[in-house]
Amino acid sequence: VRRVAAELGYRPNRLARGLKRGQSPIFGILDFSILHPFYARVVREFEILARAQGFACVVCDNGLDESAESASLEFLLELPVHGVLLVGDRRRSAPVNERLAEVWRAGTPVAAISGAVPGTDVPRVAVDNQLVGQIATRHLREAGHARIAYVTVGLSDEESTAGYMAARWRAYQAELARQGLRPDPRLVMTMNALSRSEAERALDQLLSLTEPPTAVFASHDEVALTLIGAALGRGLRVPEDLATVGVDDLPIGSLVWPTLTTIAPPIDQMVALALEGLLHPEGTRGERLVEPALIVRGSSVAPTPERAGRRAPAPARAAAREDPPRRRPSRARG
Amino acid sequence: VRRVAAELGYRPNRLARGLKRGQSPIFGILDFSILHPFYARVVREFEILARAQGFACVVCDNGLDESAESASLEFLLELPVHGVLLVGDRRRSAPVNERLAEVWRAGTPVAAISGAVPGTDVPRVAVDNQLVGQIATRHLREAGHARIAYVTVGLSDEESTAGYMAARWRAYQAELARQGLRPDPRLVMTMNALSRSEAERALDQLLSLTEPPTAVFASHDEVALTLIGAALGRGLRVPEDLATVGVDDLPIGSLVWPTLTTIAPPIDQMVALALEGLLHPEGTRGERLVEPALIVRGSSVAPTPERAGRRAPAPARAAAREDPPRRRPSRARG
DNA sequence: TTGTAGGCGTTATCAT
DNA sequence: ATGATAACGCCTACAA
Repeated sequence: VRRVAAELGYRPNRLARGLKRGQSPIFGILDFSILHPFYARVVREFEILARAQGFACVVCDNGLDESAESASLEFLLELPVHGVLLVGDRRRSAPVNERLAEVWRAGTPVAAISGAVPGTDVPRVAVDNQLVGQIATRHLREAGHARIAYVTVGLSDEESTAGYMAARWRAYQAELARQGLRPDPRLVMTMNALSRSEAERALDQLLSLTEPPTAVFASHDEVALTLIGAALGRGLRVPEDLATVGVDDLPIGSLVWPTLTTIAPPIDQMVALALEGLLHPEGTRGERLVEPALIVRGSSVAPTPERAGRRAPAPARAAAREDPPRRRPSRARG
Repeated sequence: VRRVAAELGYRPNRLARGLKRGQSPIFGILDFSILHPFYARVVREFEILARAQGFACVVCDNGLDESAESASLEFLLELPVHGVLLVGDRRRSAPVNERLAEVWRAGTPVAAISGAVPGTDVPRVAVDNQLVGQIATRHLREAGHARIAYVTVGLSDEESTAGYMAARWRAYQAELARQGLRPDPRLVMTMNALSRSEAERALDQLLSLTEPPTAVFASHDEVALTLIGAALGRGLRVPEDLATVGVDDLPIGSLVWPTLTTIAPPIDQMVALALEGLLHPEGTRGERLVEPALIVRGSSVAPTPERAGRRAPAPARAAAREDPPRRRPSRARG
């Protein structure tokens, strides 16, 4: 009997099984932007881990469209899903947050990566932004910089210094203070969008100061890359005229020129903790912080004299890390 | 009665409905790399479109792991899914292809974006690579270049010129011939991986020719960006010493310096056609080609003199590269 | 060990 | 019109 079943290619229907068990075999992922390589990696790693546990993942990504996000959430709940993973640190609209709090209190597992659901103890995992700010600032300080700017994107100045990245910003300030430097508010800039023109605006404003910065700590690799693009376009040298540090360790950062010094979040840990939060909400409430790692490349440290001019700037020897070549990207359409 | 149901927040269960209707409300997406921004965009756009039709999408992305891919496919089929979308142009392993052909013949809708299932008439949509090669080559030729290299990544030379990107490569050659130039095999390079060192190897080999190329057509934006990174590291100017054109229109291409000239595939059309193929397999068998668009930015055409140094390079002017060379960016500092 | 009954949430069908 | 019932594919539970 079983042999015939196997020969006929019989497969149990997970959806029906879930129906019987009163439990959906699906996780919903509410994401702000799968287009962002960092979150794409989070989604991919999480999906692989969840699949190993027998869960399929339905990804809903509507970018910044808040009304669409609300519809996405209802769509997921109607499927239904066993739990919802929140990915991303942008603020969600109040109705969505309220709905999330509601379903969480009603017993649906919810977990957040780089985010939270206000008013709840939803399990959430985030990189230790205090550490991010400290590592970046200390690295630039140790490279000899005294005037270190901080540039972020997307939120108003007020939000940036009070909101989700407050810890990163405060650590930047605290580390400066610890080094005996007085934080200068004029060195803190916010780009309104990720674009060349916004980068040029921020850069020009920084350079117009009587004491312009010699280094910049960018809140994300993309901000760093965009600033570097603007700086090179303005005739500046990087890192000689403007040392730059980003955050995220995007793959492209090791390919462009100069290669990008960055701070890498441990994505493996983050998705594992989030999955645990979804599977065992009871034991994993509240926030868990994970520690990032500094990756020194060419955008923050100039090549040593003997190597200069011969090839691309080499990373600082102390913490040099040769990234393994990425495997073939399997690209190009048909 | 209905009012009470609404007040209690009743939602129909799509999975149970599917069970009854004998049809799953889920599409499976088999993807090579959601980490690649181009495919991430494909996945996102497709998901939004499918959701509007009431279908959820389960994404399975195991990168290059072929055995995992086979497991992913079985996982999707067991869910079960209503259909499977294939995303990406890398060759799939024979067992996976055979399984796909089998389920397709058994009636499960299958569609492919930038790929195919050998031995079947599965609906597939791809960018017209013949046009891609022609547009890129013609653009560089019209910018005054006679020695145009072609650089791709990941496959052996033989595969690259015989396999999935044959059309692109042939069009490059054909366009050169049409312009009265003789294609030079030494100008065709393949990087074994997307890395700085591989880019330097390719670049050095090209530059060591007695007549080195003055322009390069890169098979993908990432190849182009990596080559530009290597070229700038070698002290070359882009586009003056090496004009560069990529393919994909990745967002980062408009942010780095120099901004990247690229050829943009119409993703909206591609996902719409793929969804149609999944919903109505009968009427949409076989291949459909879509047309890409050239986006001229700074990496292929130098800024005109009057604008030079002021802002990002302006688009096309035939004589642009005959203009007197600009100062090296690394020396211009204000 | 093998068989059978019931029910998960939905919808189609049939009876009222 | 409204209401009852069966069945989708699976699993659990109890009976043989």
